[in-house]
Amino acid sequence: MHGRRGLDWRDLQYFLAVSRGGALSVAARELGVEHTTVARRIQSLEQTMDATLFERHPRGYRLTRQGEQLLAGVEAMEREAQEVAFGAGGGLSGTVRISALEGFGNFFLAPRIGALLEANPDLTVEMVTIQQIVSLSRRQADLAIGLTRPSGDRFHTEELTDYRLFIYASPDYLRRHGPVRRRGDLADHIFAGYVDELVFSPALDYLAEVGIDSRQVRIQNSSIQAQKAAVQAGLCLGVLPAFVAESTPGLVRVLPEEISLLRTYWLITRGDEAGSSRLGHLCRVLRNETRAAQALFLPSRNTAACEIRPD
Amino acid sequence: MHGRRGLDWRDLQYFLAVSRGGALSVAARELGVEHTTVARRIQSLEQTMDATLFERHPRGYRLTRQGEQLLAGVEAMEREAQEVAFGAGGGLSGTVRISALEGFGNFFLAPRIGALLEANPDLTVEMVTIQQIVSLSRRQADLAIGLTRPSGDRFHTEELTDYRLFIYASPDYLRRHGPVRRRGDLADHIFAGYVDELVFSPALDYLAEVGIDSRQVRIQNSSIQAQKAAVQAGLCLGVLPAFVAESTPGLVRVLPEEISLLRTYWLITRGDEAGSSRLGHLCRVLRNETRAAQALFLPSRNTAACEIRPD
DNA sequence: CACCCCATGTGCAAAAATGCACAGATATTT
DNA sequence: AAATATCTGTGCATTTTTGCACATGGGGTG
Repeated sequence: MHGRRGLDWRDLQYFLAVSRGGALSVAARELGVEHTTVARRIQSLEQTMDATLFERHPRGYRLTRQGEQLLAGVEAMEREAQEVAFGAGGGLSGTVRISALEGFGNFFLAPRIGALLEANPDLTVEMVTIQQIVSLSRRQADLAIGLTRPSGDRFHTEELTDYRLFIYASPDYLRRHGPVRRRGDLADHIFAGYVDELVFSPALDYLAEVGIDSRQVRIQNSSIQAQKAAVQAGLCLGVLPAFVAESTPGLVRVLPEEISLLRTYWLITRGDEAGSSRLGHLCRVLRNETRAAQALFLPSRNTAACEIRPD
Repeated sequence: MHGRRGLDWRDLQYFLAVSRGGALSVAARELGVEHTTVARRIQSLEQTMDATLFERHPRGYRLTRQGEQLLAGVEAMEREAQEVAFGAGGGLSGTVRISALEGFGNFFLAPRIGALLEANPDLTVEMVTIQQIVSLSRRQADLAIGLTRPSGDRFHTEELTDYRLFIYASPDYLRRHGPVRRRGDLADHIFAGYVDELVFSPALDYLAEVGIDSRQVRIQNSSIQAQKAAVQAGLCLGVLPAFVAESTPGLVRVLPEEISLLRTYWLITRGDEAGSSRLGHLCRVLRNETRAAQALFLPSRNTAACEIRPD
């Protein structure tokens, strides 16, 4: 401690400030200390680590290569520290981070967040909308909405809602390429779909399940929104969640009686936090909102002769 | 800083030691300071965070609920700090973390690591063998060996080797259940395979590609080693990489002329580090080792009428 | 060119942190 | 029961850290 043994984390805070400000004096103002203190902490850190972290210039400090490597790690620590600062301190006012797939996040949750925040002024909801569920175990998210049910008992999991997917096209596309009358016609069309290596779950492998040859997937994108846009622009067909495709008017279903996929969103929390008031409340809201929106997720389809479900 | 403003990360180090040791005196011995110092740092931290982190007992300190929450975050910081301590310090002696799938990691790389370490005494190779490739972008690994090629240009990717998979059975199983003579016979057997929700890449979805109904997958495990074990025990059939199944004698191929899958391992590094001496050297070793072991990865199969490759 | 501003770096005084000695409480051992 | 070991907590002396004043150097402006 204090330089006699091991790495002093406080020195890392000084390091971060200098890296950010680019000068001792800037960091000092930021931290509310004397610049001489900053210089000495940096020197102490360099001694402890036996590394030169900054080049000294008359107009400031510049990170060395070693310094840059260190910065990445210290920034990661900072992210943890920021969660820590909120997590243990306040109690009821704080941040809940939701990790959700883009479709659910952007098309369902985002329009409803405003009302939630209004009803709970001390609550901050941070939504991470990505293609892959972030790790609950690393505390990157407090609550995840995923497509698959995690194994083991570390998490509390419940079924949130089923949702349906259809093949969609724009009317313009169908006018130009002719109507699709039977499943066999699909081979004559191009599709939008996920980039292959980003299909991290079989539940997202819609096209293979419908029987679309991967060579037909000429428009590959990691974003469901972009896939929808391509379909809307009349470039191709696409398999889209109904609540996504039908959130704006214009797209028509292709062979809905014959081809329809069913998937499930799961609500996942860490087992030790499901009862906390913030998270518990948010879970209730999510349950209620999805229950109220069942017509969105599960629109009536006439008679699907082929409803494919992964298990 | 020092309690006048914001969270002092050094106090978190003290907190961690007390959480671990369960007493001021234990933490003090661990840190090489006086226990009174430890008490005062904890008190300072509690004041800064306005939280009671420990219950005081005559025989030690016990984490409160708030303290437990804080501990998770601080342990995450510690993990980053440990990487930091190695990353920027040494230079050429250091750790390279490889992330590889279990098959490649355990059956190919592990037996060869010893020789590598002997030839490079200052190099430590840490091998993370999991079911999913850990994140290079989060610096969780320096080098990944994966099944799919990442998109974008953030990483440097090269094809390491192809490898073949066959259906395997134990002779005992075939004696009890009769020989498999044609593809249609496969429907009468049970298989070992991956747990559904852990099939994170279509490249791992062997069974579906071979045409095995998911109801036949009666033995599901996230570990290829366990799947191999089940096949060896005569419980079922399984689709296994040849270099895995044939690393020990005993298993026989089923319909190898007719059914054979081909996959590829990719060598992935961060673009900005491929030239570093440690990593560059390790990449060369990996290339050489896999090239020398082509007979392992790509054993001759007689005449595969159906060789399935994902793209 | 002179002046001003802003940067880093040195040495000493002041403030903060830590070590040390001691006290009290509890649990375990003799 | 008494002795011993181990724990936490208080107050004062010592050590370490930080602030302050000053010096030097570089860049920009009038």
